[in-house]
Amino acid sequence: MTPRQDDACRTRVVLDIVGDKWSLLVVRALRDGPRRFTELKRDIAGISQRMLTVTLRGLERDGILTRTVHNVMPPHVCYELTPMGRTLREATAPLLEWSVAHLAAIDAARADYDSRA
Amino acid sequence: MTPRQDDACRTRVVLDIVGDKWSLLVVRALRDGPRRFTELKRDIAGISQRMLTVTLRGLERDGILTRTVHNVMPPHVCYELTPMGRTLREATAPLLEWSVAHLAAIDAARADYDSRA
DNA sequence: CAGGATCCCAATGGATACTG
DNA sequence: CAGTATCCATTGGGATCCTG
Repeated sequence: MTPRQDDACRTRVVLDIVGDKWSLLVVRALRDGPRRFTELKRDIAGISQRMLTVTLRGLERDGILTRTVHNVMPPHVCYELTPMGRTLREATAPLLEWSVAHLAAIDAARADYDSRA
Repeated sequence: MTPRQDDACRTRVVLDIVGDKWSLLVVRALRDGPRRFTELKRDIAGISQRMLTVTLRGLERDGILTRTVHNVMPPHVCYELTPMGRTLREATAPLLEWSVAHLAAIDAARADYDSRA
């Protein structure tokens, strides 16, 4: 009785969260607890200042993480997964493990495919 | 001893596969066995002919699915997950389940966030 | 330190028309 | 049926400069 079509539509919404270049890496970077802006920027290779900000805002809006500002000089801002964010992290863990496990096979498949053409 | 930074870098490659608008939905649409082009187009709401073709080619190149052409008139092309594709499907299943389970919470979080602004 | 603002280019992806 | 080809609007995202 589960309407597959509807599930696919609803899945769309979450793929719009997760299916971007950086969100999953940000969620992953927060897996061991709160992190500061600069720490995240350092931990996530290749992310620009702008995209880190944009991604963090989006995840905050979606209730995946919280942003806590401490009013001191210099500024101190902490990002931390919400309970829902932690469940997302758990749901994505298999995918990230899969990626590490199959990277070599994917490279081989690509080389094989490209050599045929 | 696991180098976290390296894992993140390698994860990048798979997010380039999975972190797009359609790939996960295509993989999902093939979960119950082979499907034809038109069937996929019908099952995946909102996908255009072009994006279905592009996505299928990419997944074929990555070794996630196979494309089988039967030389008959009219043409008959079947797409099917490879063994690796099936493991990907399994790895992404928790994420898709998460999406369905948390959609309402996400909507609420967004409404809440937007109302503050 | 943690961004905001702006500029700009490249890639994404939709619509449409055509075809073996 | 299962695409290919083309055009085009939108968006993603990097670089740079500025600030409380």
